[in-house]
Amino acid sequence: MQGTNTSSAGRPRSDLNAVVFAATRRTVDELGYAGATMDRIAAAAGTAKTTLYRRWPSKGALIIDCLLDAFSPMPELTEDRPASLAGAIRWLAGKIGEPGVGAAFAGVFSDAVNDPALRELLSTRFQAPYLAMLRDYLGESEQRILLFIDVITGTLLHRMGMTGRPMEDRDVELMIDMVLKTFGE
Amino acid sequence: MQGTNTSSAGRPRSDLNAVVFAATRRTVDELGYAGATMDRIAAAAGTAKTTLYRRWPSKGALIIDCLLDAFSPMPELTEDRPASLAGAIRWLAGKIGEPGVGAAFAGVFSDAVNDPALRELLSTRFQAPYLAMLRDYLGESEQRILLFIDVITGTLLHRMGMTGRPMEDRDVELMIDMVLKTFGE
DNA sequence: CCTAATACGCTACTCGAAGTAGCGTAATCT
DNA sequence: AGATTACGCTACTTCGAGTAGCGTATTAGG
Repeated sequence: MQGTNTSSAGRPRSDLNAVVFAATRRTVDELGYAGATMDRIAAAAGTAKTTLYRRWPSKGALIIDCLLDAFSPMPELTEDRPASLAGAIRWLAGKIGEPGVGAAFAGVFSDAVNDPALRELLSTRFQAPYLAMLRDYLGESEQRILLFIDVITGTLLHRMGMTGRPMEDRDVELMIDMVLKTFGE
Repeated sequence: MQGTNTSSAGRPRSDLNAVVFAATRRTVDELGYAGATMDRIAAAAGTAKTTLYRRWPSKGALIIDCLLDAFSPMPELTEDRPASLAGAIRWLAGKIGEPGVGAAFAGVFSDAVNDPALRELLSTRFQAPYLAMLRDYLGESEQRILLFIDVITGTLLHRMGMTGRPMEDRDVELMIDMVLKTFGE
């Protein structure tokens, strides 16, 4: 489901993952998550829908890989805990504000609510790495880390979903102030 | 679009809104938001799909009315501000935990991300009353109230969407502690 | 060079759910 | 009685996710 294949025989996969991800974000940005059909994404990437389904088992899986691509690499965490957390939150808010990223995130999240397989994928491939990183960094219980993630991500996505636009900087700063009172030290 | 009609002539609408709302929540609880099709909701309510569409212009509009029904009346707010806010948060978490309510909420919210008309409906009919109430009660800027709503609702929905289950009480209490540090006084 | 193996692009299909049209019938008011 | 509106029903349109199968292209290895 990823990049170049390891088996030796046969025609290798052409190197179009990056093109597809860019086309996905562009299409979502222009037409919204629902408007970004697999047909349209394929057309924007200059390939065929069947090729997409050869690489990703579902639209949700494609979007998740596209988001993983958009959200890497992870943000830096230094010894200054409050500054690092604030930086990570600004980083997440910024990513969600990038064209197509927030809408794709909210869309796949919506789909996941009703699709246990997709939820599993979202939880395992998307949330788990950040959970592990934060648990190691903060040295707090998994319960608290999970709540931290729920608060940050949930708030940003709720704003995105309610207004259709990313959260403004001054509101991000307000949220940071609030969260740091509990998780800052 | 609501209850008994005011015009005098013609056959009056039968009194089945409450039945439909209950059927909707039951169906969403049993089959999930995506599985709760208009056909199935109609069948569960003992009516016809066309009747649903005579009363609500879309599935999203039906769900929103169903949620308005489930979330009324509003919680009590007393002079004790921290206790009132904590109570309101527990009330919201409890409602979202009721069978079918959280899933319906998350589902319609998901749809709204990609549907400006539905987003408008959600914002106007659902959020606006609570925004007004909280602004009057807290006497704070609309910006801060909106963030408060984003944090509470977003966090609860994110947990619901990520795990498929409502947030546990101890996590709700943790969230209350966090939020009260900023909005408690 | 030839063959096996795999990927590609394409057309055409199935399936399911939202939403619509139209009909005959039921209930209410004047 | 007649006008008016709602109901239940069947049938339909539309659209998007996902699939099947074909001919072709590209690679590795004999």
